[in-house]
Amino acid sequence: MTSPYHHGDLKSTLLAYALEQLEGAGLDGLSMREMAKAVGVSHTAAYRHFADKQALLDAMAEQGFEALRQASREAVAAAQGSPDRLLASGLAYVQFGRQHPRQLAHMFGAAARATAPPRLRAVAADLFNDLQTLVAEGQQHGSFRTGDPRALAHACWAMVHGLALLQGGHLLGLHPGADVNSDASTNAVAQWPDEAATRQAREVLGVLVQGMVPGDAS
Amino acid sequence: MTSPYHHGDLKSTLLAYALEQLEGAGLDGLSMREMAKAVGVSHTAAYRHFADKQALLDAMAEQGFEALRQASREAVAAAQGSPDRLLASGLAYVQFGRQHPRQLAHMFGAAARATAPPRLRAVAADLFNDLQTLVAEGQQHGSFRTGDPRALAHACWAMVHGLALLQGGHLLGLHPGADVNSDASTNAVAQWPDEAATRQAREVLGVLVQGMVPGDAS
DNA sequence: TGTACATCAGTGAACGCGCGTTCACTGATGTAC
DNA sequence: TGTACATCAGTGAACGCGCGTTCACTGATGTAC
Repeated sequence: MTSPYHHGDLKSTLLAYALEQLEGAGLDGLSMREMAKAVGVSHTAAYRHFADKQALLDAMAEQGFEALRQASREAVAAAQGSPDRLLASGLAYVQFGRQHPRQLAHMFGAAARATAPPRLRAVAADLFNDLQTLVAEGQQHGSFRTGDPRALAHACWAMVHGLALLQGGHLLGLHPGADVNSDASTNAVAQWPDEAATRQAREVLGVLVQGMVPGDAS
Repeated sequence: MTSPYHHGDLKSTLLAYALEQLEGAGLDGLSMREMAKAVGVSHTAAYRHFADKQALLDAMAEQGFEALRQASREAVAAAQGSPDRLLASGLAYVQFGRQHPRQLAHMFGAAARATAPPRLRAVAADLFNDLQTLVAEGQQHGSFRTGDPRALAHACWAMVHGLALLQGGHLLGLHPGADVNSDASTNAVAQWPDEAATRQAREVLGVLVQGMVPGDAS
């Protein structure tokens, strides 16, 4: 199907492989040479599609933001009513973090670089804008308290982002009762059923929603 | 003062330099050889104190958790009353993230590794335990709603952690109005005065506190 | 107080490796006439 | 439909580098008698 010389889709093949490897081997495990070999191409072919390694890394982050945004949008489309839509968006975000923990970390690491390309900043901003829109709509329906929607959206983002990273890093299984010196598998819950993780996420996001709700006018 | 041969304090000197460089050059900028040279010692001397590079990296993370914990504890000690103590702890955490963004990311990256040493998991757990204690005390004083203190503490941790990372990455300056294609300095607020950042953090954490408060028994 | 010796914290040469990137090239594709 | 040519996406040799780690060593320190 693919011609032996012209690959035809090398750029996206490389990106897909890189994102897969990112979860497996970590960022440090990614090298231009290894990736090219794995994809069956000479180790300089990637330079036809990416100026340098950093460009590939940035493209990975960009694609991550787009995937995360789309997952959130789909979850929102399937829900109705303001708090539920926000909740659905948040749960999708957190699930993304569970499924792609290193990618999520890389996305924000890349976006935080001082020299991050504008496109990367733009897709990060898009993600936040969706969230802010959700918040503003909820305010208009009286589901959320009034005030600068940006500030409320910051709170949503922070909560959901922190939860995604902590769950993705299996760090919410740590608790006082856990014997830290015993077998490691008892400290961090390495292989939680997705259902239990979602339940935990709902609990946490419930606190957020209560913080957003109009409240008793103090 | 230091003898020319026996350094006397090489271990902590290396750690201090590594943590400093982490913020400057990033994780990838750290090499055993460069660090040794910078500290004025042969490039194999570090192996007297750390089994390998990973051990040094883990020690950095461990020290980060201890510093973050101490900063939180000091802030708590200076505050009184349950919501204020929680708020003070959170603000200290977020400020740590602003001042040491890469270190914070590294700490959690290291703690999330499947092969993270027990000590590292333990100091991460200590950090969370402090938080959970704060929550439980607040519940006893009736400042926070009842229920499993762990779940509430998870929410606190997630919110505060997410906010710390987002602020540390200068990502909360992105908003719809920002022209993403214009000069980069207008997109992310690179050099915010600490006062403005703290104000933003207070706003966000206010949402958290309202979510923790007993509420009107729905 | 002086000497012998074990221990400890450094040194520097050496090993072997994989990396990112460049360059001149070649094979395949598409387009103009 | 056929041919000439520009463009594009690959190849593979080569450059130069810095890295983590090992090893046999040496200088300094501390302790026992």
